[in-house]
Amino acid sequence: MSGFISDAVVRRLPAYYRHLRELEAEGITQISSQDLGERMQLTPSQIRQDINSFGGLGRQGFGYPVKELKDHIRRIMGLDRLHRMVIIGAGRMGLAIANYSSFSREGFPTVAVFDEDLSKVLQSTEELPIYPIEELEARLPELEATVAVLAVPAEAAQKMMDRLYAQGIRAVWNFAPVDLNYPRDAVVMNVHLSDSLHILSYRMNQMEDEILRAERVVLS
Amino acid sequence: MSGFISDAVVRRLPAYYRHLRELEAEGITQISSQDLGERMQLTPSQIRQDINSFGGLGRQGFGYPVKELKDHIRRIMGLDRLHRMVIIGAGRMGLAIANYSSFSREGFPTVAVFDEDLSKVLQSTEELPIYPIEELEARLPELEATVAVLAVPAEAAQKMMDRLYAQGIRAVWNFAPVDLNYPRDAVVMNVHLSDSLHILSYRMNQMEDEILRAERVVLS
DNA sequence: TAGATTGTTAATCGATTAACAATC
DNA sequence: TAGATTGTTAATCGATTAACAATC
Repeated sequence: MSGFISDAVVRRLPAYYRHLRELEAEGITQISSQDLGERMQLTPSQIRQDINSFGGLGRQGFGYPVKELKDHIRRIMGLDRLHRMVIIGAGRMGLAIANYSSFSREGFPTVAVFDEDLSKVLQSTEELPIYPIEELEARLPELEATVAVLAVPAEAAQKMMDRLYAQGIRAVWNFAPVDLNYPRDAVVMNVHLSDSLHILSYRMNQMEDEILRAERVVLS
Repeated sequence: MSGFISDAVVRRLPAYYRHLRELEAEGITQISSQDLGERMQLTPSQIRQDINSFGGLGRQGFGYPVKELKDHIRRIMGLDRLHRMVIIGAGRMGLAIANYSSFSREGFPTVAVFDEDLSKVLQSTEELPIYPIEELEARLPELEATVAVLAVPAEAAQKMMDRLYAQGIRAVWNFAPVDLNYPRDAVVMNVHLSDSLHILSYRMNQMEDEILRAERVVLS
């Protein structure tokens, strides 16, 4: 039961959660490692190893109960709690995150946005207040946020990281294209969009090369 | 020289590129695996193995030439070419990507956006045309796009993937929270934002548990 | 030449896959 | 009971780290 969950498994946890939700929505109440593997493009063996490292929820001869397993993973990921978010940077990306209603619905409401630019501050509304960044330290305590979303330019990111840490924020979702330095008791999750695009670009190239190679084989 | 590049290395390629660009901007022309490792939080050994799998650019006793190495990685990732993008879905996320000028500057210009909602279509401008999704098949040929950005709701994503593939699009940058099915000669890169947030959530939990454990040890 | 640092081979570690006994 | 499918151990594979000879 529930021992150490390896990092490789942790990174797959959200995918398990997503697929189990889909299965539940389809009215499927129970699934084998075989079938789940096909859906998730993983081997049945890996599915069983993974689930065993945190669950022990399977039943021999039957498979896994969809709802129980989903709820279990949900709890493991801490999605049964509320995580109030502040967003730093009211650019397009920051505001897109702030207004993405499903985060809020799933327990990650945005409680405030901060920006340097006062014209952004003027767009402030009741539901989504935008404050000047100078007020960060003054306002954070009453906001009771546990997560900060960093959506500022690369140059400003490290300084903001430091200010957030100094105010007790220990979880940062970083959209700035830099690798941040931070103390060991903080957690940072990077969303490096341009990195992701560059990997896509690399794979496009590889695919083209492979196709060219294959054509050459056919011709010769 | 330049043999097979493992997937683990490919995923690090953009980080190498980013750090080398930073070094170049700082005026550093040459760096050892030791120093680069410190910056990137990798072991010098890994740096040497990685770079050796694609480069062979090092010089014993000196280290690696920053500019050459950066340009080499840039070429490997295909960033010396132009990749015209179409965006499917003119929601906040789709438009944030479309207007993110650095993608355009780095060789990934958005040439058009498609949406189901005609009120979105009315926001069309000269620089960023927004077309009704019905016109996708008719307009794609003249747009000469090689990459499609999927920024539609989960339910619509698979159908759009199929339509894009049918029109010859072979590279998809997927922001919809689903795992898509597609033929082997297509490449799909997922940006599952909620997955990313859920991993952050998991790690926050773990961190709290660890701190509690540490405090208990101190008390006992 | 001496010193530094790479390139590369070998050792280790961790993750995935295979196999099969346990059990529902 | 027979059949199905998990839990778990063992085998394999791949990635990371260590070590050191090659060489700038």
